[in-house]
Formats: sequence, C-alpha cells, structure tokens
Amino acid sequence: MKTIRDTVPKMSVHSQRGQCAKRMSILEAAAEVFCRQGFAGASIDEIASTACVSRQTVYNHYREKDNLFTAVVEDVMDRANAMLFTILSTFPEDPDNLEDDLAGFAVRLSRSCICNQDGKFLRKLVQSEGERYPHLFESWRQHGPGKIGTALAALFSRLAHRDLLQIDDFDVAARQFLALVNADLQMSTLFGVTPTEAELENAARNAVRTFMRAYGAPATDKTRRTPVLNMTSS
Amino acid sequence: MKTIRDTVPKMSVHSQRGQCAKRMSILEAAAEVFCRQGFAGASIDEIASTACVSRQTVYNHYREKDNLFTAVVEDVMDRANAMLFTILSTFPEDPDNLEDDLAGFAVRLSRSCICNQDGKFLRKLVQSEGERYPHLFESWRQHGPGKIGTALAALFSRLAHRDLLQIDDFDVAARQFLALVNADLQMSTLFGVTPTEAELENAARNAVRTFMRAYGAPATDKTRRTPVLNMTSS
DNA sequence: GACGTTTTAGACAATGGTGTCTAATTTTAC
DNA sequence: GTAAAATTAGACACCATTGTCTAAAACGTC
Repeated sequence: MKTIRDTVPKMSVHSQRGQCAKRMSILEAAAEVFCRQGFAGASIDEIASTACVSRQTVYNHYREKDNLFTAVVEDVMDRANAMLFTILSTFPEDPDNLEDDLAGFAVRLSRSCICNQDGKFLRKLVQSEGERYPHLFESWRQHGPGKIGTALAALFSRLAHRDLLQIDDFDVAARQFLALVNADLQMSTLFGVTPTEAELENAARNAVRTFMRAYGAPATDKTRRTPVLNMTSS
Repeated sequence: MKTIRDTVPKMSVHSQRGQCAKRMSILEAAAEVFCRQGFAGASIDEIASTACVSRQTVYNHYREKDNLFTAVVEDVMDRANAMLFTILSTFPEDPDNLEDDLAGFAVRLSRSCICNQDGKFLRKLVQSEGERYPHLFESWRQHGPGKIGTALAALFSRLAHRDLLQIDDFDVAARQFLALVNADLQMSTLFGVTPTEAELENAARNAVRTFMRAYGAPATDKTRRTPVLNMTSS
C-alpha cells in the first residue's frame, strides 16, 4: 500500500497529525457511503462532503475510487480482526457456569463482531461487491470474520477435551453455534437495524440453550439440565 | 402499474405471445444483471443485450429503470412465494422416520428456496438496496422468504402437539431450524456459489441432527440422547 | 399483398460522475 | 514571520448512462 509518505519525503513529522485525521475522516465517511450506496452508487462528492473535506483532498490521499475502496475494506477488516481477537480472548475457557458464560460470550461476540457497524459493512460489501472483487472473499475468509468459525472450533475442542461439551465435529459445532446466535438477529441485521442489548441477550440465551441441549455433557453433576420451559429474559 | 395494454387497445390477441416472451426475457435478464451489478451498477444497455433485445424495447415495456426494477422484484418474489408453498406442502406432517424426513425436507427447502437463483437474488437485493427501497423489507417479510419462519413455526407446532417434538417456543425453534440448515451453507451462499447436492444433504443432516438433539421427544426409543427431565410443575 | 403493430438501430440532449488542473487560501513547522 | 506543505473551490475535459425521438425494418393478421 502506498502512503502519503512515499510522495512527500521532506514533510515534517508533526504535520502528519492533521493529515492523519483527514485520512481517517475520509476512511470513515467512505465506509459509511460505500455501505449505504454500494461501490457504484457511491460518489466521491458525497464521500468528501460527508467527511467535511474537499473532493480534491480525497484524490490527493487516494488516487482513485478503486484505491479508496480497497483502503476502506482493508481498514475495516483490520479493525474487525483486532476486535475479534479481543472478544475471542474472553471465551470462557474455565467456565463457572458454562451455559451462562457461553451466553455472555455470545452477547459480546454478536454485539462487537457481528451486529456492529464494521460487521454490517463487511457482510454487505462481501455480498454485493464480492463477485466483482473476488479478493474480498479471500480477505474475508483469512483476515475477516470468516476466521470466527475455525477459531471457535479450536476453543470448543478444548472444552470438549475437558468433558464440558460432547462434540463430534468441532467445525460443525462452531458453525452451528454462530448460526444459532444469529438466528434471532438475522432479520435485524438484514434490515440494517442495530439490535438492542435486550434483544442480544435474548438471542444469545435462546441460542446457547439449544446449543447446550445438543452438545452439553450429559452426566456431570454441575451441568445438570435445568428444564426451563419459559424464557422470560430478565 | 401501467401495462402495454393501456396504450394499445386495438392489438390483436396472438401478437401478445411474442410480446410476452420479450417481457419475460427482459425480466429474466434484468434480474441477472441487477443481482450481479446492483441497481446503480446495472445499465439498461447491458440488460437489453443480455435479453437479446434492443434498448428501446426495454423502454417500451417498462418506462424507466426504477419501474423495471420494481417489476423484477415483484416477479421474483411471486415465483419464490409459489415455490415456497410448494416446498412447505412437502413438510413431513405424518413422518415415518422424523429425522430422515426432516432432513429431506431441509434439503428441498435449501435447494429450492434458499440456495437457488431467486433466493440469492432476493437476499442480495434486500441487503444491498433495502435501505433505499424500504418497501423491499415489507415485501420480503410478507410476500417473500420472510414468511418461511412463521410458516415453519406452525408446522412444528403440529408435530409438537402430537408429541413428536418438544418445543417451548415455536417461532424460536423455526428460526433456529432455518439457521442450522444455513449454518454449513452460509459460506457458499455468501460467495454466490451454488452448493452441490451432496453439500446440501450433508448440511441438512448436520442441522437436523442438532435440531433433534435439542427438540426431539425424549420418550421414544430411537431418540436415545438428551434425557429431558420433565418439569414436575402443576 | 396490405395494414397495423412491434421491434430495431442510431442519433440525440441532458445529466451526473470521474479524475485533472490551477490559483488562492489555510495550516504547520521552525 | 516565513517557507513549505496541505487544503480548498472552481473550472474543466471526458465518459457512461438515462431517456427520447425518428425512420426503417420485421412481424402477424387479414
């Protein structure tokens, strides 16, 4: 990637601050407009005015529209990736109450990796522009949310190894866990509406309950199933 | 909606055939191009040449691009709706082997309503153009695949009523069933690749197995796992 | 073959977007 | 303050697209 440094060698260090702020402002605005309008429907003028920046500044930083788009995707992917690692580090490896802890984890995951602005952007962009920018698929799989599945599979395998879960295929279980968490949120996320905290918790509870029924270890005393017939979340 | 009939009252009956064929050809081509390029990225020229029709003919049948888009969405929704009813009518209401029958149903559902061309079109279009055409959301929910959830809930409730399933919340169970069926196919569908029959069957089997572990009736001999302790309330 | 209708190719204006250029202005470093 | 760098507004050429118009051609029916 080419940064502004390559073309402006004599620049002093401190002027980076204003430049950097403008760069980020442009990236943020471009993400917003690309997400709402798609690549073809987004105009540089709208991106510039959204970023409170002149059109020429956009062209100064990113030579052309394609280049800007690539930079935006890269930026959002990096951020989403960092957030994903943060959330994965909160996985209940040594759970007190597995069902509750998994539900909490599911809430954090959906809130910060799936339902947030970046998650929505990546899903929408991969779906709408993926066919014309096939590298989006690879990026999504390797640097983006596509990694969640395999990472979760590894974490589940550890729980299974300690007999806290009974799983035959970790990859399938991980995908199903994600699918269940999304089951109640798909409508909202498809419609672009950010779910409330209560909806997140309810969805996570429903998902984890079903997941534990399918994969919970049957015999141990502390994971005795509580036959709840009503959900009545908080 | 204004059709060509309104402006050409004296037309003979048989010439409708060619016209009708052209109309359908245009609709089909427009669906393909809109799906691939999005609304803004699709050009009438490309639609016309894809349909093997002159541009003027497109304008003759559908006055403007917006109108054509609306007609395409309507057409695909209607077709998807009809297909959905067909598939729903094959739901195993009186199952021989519930798990196998549900898996077969899941294969048919994903093949003919979710992973097919129309399903892909609707998902992609609702996601990418939904914000600018909010009526798409309502159509999707009322006339499109959004109905699958509630329809499935009703069907599951019948099975539960006959003690073939043990479900507390039918809507949740239906959404989870759909989510599980999609769990293994999300990657393919997101990438625009049509899954093979073997992938469909494998996905359906994984989904139904987990679903049955979570919601299968406990008493029958074949569903050995998940010893549900029934509540002693009352 | 004659007639009305539909389709077609091509030209056309209008519009809006991209990307470039310039000259004036502002910011920043020292 | 000064000089270098960045930003800005505006004009500009260029191109793609939309939607209209027209005259010729193809089609279907009688």
